[in-house]
Amino acid sequence: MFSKACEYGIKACVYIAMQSAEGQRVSLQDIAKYTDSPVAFTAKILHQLSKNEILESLRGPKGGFIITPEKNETIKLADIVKAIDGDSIYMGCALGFGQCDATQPCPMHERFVQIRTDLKNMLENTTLNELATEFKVGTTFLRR
Amino acid sequence: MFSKACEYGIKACVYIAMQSAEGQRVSLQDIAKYTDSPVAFTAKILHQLSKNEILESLRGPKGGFIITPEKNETIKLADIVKAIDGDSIYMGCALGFGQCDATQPCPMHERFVQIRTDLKNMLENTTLNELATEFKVGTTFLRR
DNA sequence: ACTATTTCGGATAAATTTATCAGAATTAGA
DNA sequence: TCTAATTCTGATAAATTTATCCGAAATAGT
Repeated sequence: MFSKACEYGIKACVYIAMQSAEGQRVSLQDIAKYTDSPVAFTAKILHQLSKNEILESLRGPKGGFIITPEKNETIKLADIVKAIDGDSIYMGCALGFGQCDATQPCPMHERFVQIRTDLKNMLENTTLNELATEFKVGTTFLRR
Repeated sequence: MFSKACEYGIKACVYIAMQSAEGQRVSLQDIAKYTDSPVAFTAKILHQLSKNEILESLRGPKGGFIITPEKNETIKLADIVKAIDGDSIYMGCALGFGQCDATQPCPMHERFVQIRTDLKNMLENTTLNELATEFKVGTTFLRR
C-alpha cells in the first residue's frame, strides 16, 4: 500500500510529534531506534519531510528534530504521505491509467472509487496530534 | 496500490474472459496489444496465472489463452490479485508490521481496518465475468 | 515427418526502491 | 577558537520490480 519510505516517515513523525509535545527534541539515532528503522535511510526521509515543512531540524550538538505545536495540530496524515509517496495512492486509477473517470472508466473504476475516497478522507482527517496522543497514552505501538 | 504486474494481469484477464465468452482463444500478441502492455512481461504474468489455474494456455498454431465459462463465473478479482501480489494489500498492516491487530495496534490500525476490509470485500465479491461483460458492452475501457 | 506458430522457461538487463557510507556544513559549549 | 555532536549531501551499493531476449518444447496443419 504505502512504500517503505512512507511507513518509516509516518512512524518517525508520530514519534517526533509525541516527543515534541513533551518539549523534547529528538535525534536521528533515537528516531531510528524507537521506530525500528534503518538510520541512514530514515535520515533521507526526515530531510525530505523537513523540506516539505512538516518538521524542523537543527544541526550540531543538542540538535535533532521537532514538530512545532502548531504543525502538530494542522499536519494531516495525507500531508506526510503526499510528501513521500505523492497522492497517487488515493487519487490514481487502480489499473494505472493517467486519466480514468466516470466518462472513460477502467473496469475497476466504479467499484474502486468509494474505497479510494474513504482512504483519502481518512488520511485528510487524521491529524498527527491524534496519532501522537494515542501513542503517548500507550494504546498504539511503533515497533514490536 | 497494485503492482504493474498485477495491473497487467487484471487487464489481461478481463480481455481474455471477454474473448473466451465469445468463443475466441486469444494469443499473447493480441492480449498485449489490446491491453497496451509489454509483450514479454505479460507472458510471464499469464504463465503465472496459468499455474494458479485462473486461465488455460495452449501452445502451437491456433494456440493462446482462454478462461473457461466456469472459471469466468467463479474467479474473483481477489484471486487474480492474490496470484500476483499476494494478499498483503488487503490483509497487511498499513505500517508494514507482521502482526498488527486490536490488541497490539499500530497508530493507523483502527482507522485503516475499515478501508482494508472494504477493499477486501470489493475484490472478493467482484467476478471476472462482471468486468468482462461491462467491457464487452463498451462501458469500460482497457486502454486509452 | 516437416514446418510454421505459439507458449514455456531461463538468462539477463534496465529501472526503481531501499539501504549504506563518508565527508561537508552547522551548531553548542568549553 | 577549538572540539564534539549532529544533520546535510552526494556517491554508491544492494534488493526488488519491471522488462527484454532467445532457445526449447509443444502443437496444428500439410
